[in-house]
Amino acid sequence: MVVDQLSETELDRLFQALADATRRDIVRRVTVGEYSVSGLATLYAMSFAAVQKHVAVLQRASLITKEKRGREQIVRGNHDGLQKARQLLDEYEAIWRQRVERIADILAEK
Amino acid sequence: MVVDQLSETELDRLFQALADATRRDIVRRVTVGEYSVSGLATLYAMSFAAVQKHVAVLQRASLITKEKRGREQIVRGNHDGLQKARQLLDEYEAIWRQRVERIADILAEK
DNA sequence: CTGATCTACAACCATTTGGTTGTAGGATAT
DNA sequence: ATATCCTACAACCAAATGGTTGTAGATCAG
Repeated sequence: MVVDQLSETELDRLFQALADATRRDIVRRVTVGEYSVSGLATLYAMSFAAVQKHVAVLQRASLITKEKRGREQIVRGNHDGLQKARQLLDEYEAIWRQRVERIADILAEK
Repeated sequence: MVVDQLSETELDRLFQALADATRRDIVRRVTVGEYSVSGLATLYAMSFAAVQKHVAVLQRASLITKEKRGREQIVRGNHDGLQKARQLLDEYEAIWRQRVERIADILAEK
């Protein structure tokens, strides 16, 4: 079952987005609750613009979505993005398991 | 169950390492079979040194291991690294699921 | 209307990344 | 012994990354 393939570029963006502690923290937080961009910005020891950039990176990677509400932008977690990253790693692991089993089989044939 | 936590820096390296198509391909290949560094180098349209760097990045991220055999370095997949990346994403997903269930509960209470 | 708040975006800077070529050393084959 | 193969590593370069400050447009409160 090949599930909804992501292009290599999309995978690049996905993993790149997850490769930063601040961004992983944002993902964690907006998965649990709702935050505006400025709400997030208060949490980290960096400028508003820097946080804004991190949010943009996460959005390009489809890990979060933004929705305008009044003068605020509400940031929410996007389940699909996460799931797809996990699925790829699952596939790698499945291949690994197959290999381990194949070796076990070969040993069993002795 | 919190399983064998990775530091933020280690997670940075892990996801950073996976954020490149060539490196993901190397992970896939060495998970299935065995390759020397030069064996890998023949597969890609780039210099030997470039592939060597990619392998180094994967090694720093604990996604592969190298073992000297004669004049060659044999590259092998490292299951642990993969598994840890997947576990983190699993945790994110678990949090997400809890949130969805909580919302469902709230709606059910109406 | 005015002032404060939230956001977007440009310009800039230092560091990292992903590639290159070149040099050198250890292992193998003839 | 010598030539070849595999690897390590340094130096270099262009582009991307992660941060900054500054400016400007919407929206909200008084």
